[in-house]
Amino acid sequence: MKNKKYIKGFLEDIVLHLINEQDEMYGYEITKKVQNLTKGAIAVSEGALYPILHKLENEKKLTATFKKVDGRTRKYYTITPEGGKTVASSSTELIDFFSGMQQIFNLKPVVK
Amino acid sequence: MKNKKYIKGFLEDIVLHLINEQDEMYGYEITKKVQNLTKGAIAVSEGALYPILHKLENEKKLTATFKKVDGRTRKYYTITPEGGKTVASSSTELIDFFSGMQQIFNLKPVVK
DNA sequence: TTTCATACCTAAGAATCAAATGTATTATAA
DNA sequence: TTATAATACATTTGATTCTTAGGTATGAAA
Repeated sequence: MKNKKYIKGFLEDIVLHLINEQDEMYGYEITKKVQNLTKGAIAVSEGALYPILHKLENEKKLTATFKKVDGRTRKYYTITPEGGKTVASSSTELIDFFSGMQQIFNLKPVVK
Repeated sequence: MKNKKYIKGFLEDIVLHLINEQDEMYGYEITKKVQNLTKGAIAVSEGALYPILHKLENEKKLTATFKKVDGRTRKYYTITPEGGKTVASSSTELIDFFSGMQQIFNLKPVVK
């Protein structure tokens, strides 16, 4: 499993972005979602994920409710208006960063 | 100056890639090159850069020679065959990572 | 009945970078 | 002419962020 180091700094953005898109998600679901979307290229470790979810909840960017599904307790997270602002602003930062990386590595443009 | 946190994990790749492309570069030149290429979106701090250059030199991925230009001493770095291998392999990892990020953030494809 | 998948969580440590600081030279501006 | 900015190297301290490893518990499959 490579690409471990590359995820540094992106985890929070990934989490907020995915929850923002799906309305509600639980932690374990996020790890699987990232695996599927990236075909295993990017892995989110639980040791990193849960502390970030708690931090975002603490910062009122996410709210959470427990639900019992098939005997298992899931903690569902939803984005707050506050969290929505963060998603929007970090999205432009991400695009700037990726554009920069493309210039450095001369890849084709990502976003138009 | 944003995007600070995003650079984590990429610095070594950036350094190797740029030196690989330009044949030889010195540290200060790298910081300026990144600024210009990315229009300020990405900044390489010297506190991070120099230790990485020394580390890569130590690992025999770079070799260095001092040259005096206009009264100023520059330390020019060149890539080694060893370093070339690292560039090649990390390049595919980078592409995988970026492809993954595009899937997550549904942006347009970077590489063909 | 044991193992795998699901689902939550925390603690300790490593890795990586930013900020600050330091030295020295040259060029520019006041 | 003298102060400041730009060039060019470097180190140290500390913060942030993740990995590794561990722990608990349930349900399904072998």
